Amino acid sequence: MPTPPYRRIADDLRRRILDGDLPPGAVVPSENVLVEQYEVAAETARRALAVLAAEGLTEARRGSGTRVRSFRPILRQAGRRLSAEQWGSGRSVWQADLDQRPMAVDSASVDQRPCPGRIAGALGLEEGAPVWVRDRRYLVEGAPVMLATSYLPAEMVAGSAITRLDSGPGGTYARLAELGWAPTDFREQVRVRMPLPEEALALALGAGTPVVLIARFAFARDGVPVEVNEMTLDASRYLMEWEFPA
Amino acid sequence: MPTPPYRRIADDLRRRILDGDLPPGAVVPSENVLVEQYEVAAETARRALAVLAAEGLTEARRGSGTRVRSFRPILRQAGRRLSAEQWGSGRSVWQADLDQRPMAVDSASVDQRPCPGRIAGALGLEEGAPVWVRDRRYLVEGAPVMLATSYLPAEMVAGSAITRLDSGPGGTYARLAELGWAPTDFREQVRVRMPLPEEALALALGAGTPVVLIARFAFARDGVPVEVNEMTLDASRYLMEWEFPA
DNA sequence: TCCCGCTAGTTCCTTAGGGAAGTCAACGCC
DNA sequence: GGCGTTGACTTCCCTAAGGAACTAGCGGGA
Repeated sequence: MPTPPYRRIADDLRRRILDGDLPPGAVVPSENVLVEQYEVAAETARRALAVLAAEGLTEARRGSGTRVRSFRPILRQAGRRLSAEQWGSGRSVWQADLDQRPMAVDSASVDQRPCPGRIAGALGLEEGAPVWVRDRRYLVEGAPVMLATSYLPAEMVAGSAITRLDSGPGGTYARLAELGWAPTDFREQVRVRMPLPEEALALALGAGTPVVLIARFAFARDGVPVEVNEMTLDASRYLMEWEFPA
Repeated sequence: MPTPPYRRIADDLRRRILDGDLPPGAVVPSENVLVEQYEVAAETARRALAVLAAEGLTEARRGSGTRVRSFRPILRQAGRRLSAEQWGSGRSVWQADLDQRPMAVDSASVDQRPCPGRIAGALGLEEGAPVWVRDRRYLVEGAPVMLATSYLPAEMVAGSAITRLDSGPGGTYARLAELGWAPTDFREQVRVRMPLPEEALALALGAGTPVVLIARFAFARDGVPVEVNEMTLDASRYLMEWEFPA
């Protein structure tokens, strides 16, 4: 059972990419070139390139060519506890581009809606109970990198700035604190999968790019849930970090 | 610019899967059936099915057929702080199969090797300094779900059970504690991408299945790094959870 | 100098046809 | 009844050919 030609071609190209022979940004040999070099049909060469695209290694632009993708992650730090000097924040196996690139909000909306079922349980509400829903899309350098939707019980936040587009200085959590519901603990649940078409569209994802789904639960004193935040991240743009005691 | 046929077919099937019309385990219409129903060439029907496979929604077995994949995640809890009764452990937007399925170790090895560059910095060692390397593969119900490689400074652990296959009751961290290097804090850095062929092989991954890379740093008192653990998880089998204070 | 149109090169998509390799169940034989 | 074989069905792979959609650069004209 010899490995089929399209796979051998893909293996060759992958090795050249991982070895640095084809560095990020470099143009990968075109379909026509591969047809000549390997003496295969056009479909076969095309399949080989499709494999690399599906692995997230390359990015094809019609009419232009196929290029090696680059990886410049954004560092997302949650539960930051350890001081940088002592615990060596620079200690990483992946050299993240730690340059703090500013994050902008692109499209935002704030609505009061009936609570979806999967959220209701987490917030301790009945399904359909009124919740305020804050919807946003975050950009870095003009490109979308994250979608976020947070849900807050309407009874808890009615009348506050949380129900307005601009939630004011310090954001939602500062307003919750003023209302006597300062978050004290967080739980984040994380799933990873390939994106649905709508998600791929909203985040402008290339082929072979997974998404990270983070469901963040914020709790106030006595374990009262005050917010659920569902985030969808472009996996190719994030390096995530959590810190916690033994 | 009308959407091409193969994409329309894929959209139809995807909708049927997400609507529950085609539940997990159900057989997806075969290539031949799609050729008849949609009146397209075989390659086109094949492409449509390839889209769903690349999205991780289906799994094809040659000679048998294509079936809808199911998602039965393993819950991985890190930094567990909140008590279950008070903080509602059941509160999740994804109903994880919380049944604790036992985890087995499949192939393991323990070696002393020179420290790779990317690890050396994190452990505060020179590149090439001797480290003990513990390599393992974890199975759940006979299927591989995670690879793990941990690195410990040889000077620190020489002579202890950490250098043997069976590290004894309580594992590596218990031995570290006995040596006076009890871990007190952890940092986990997480990346997500599509697997390399070797990773796909070692974890028996289907198409459209990303991997989660976790680099875990363990620190003892005064911020002394004692271990780096690089893990590779089958993303389709894990629901990860982190807890931390505000 | 600037802008427009052309052109060569690129990826993307489809049809038609052939064959290899694996699975599964029904059938016939012992 | 049990067992092996056969055949229908399935996914997988390749070739050949053609056309659509898009891009970047070049050259000519105002």
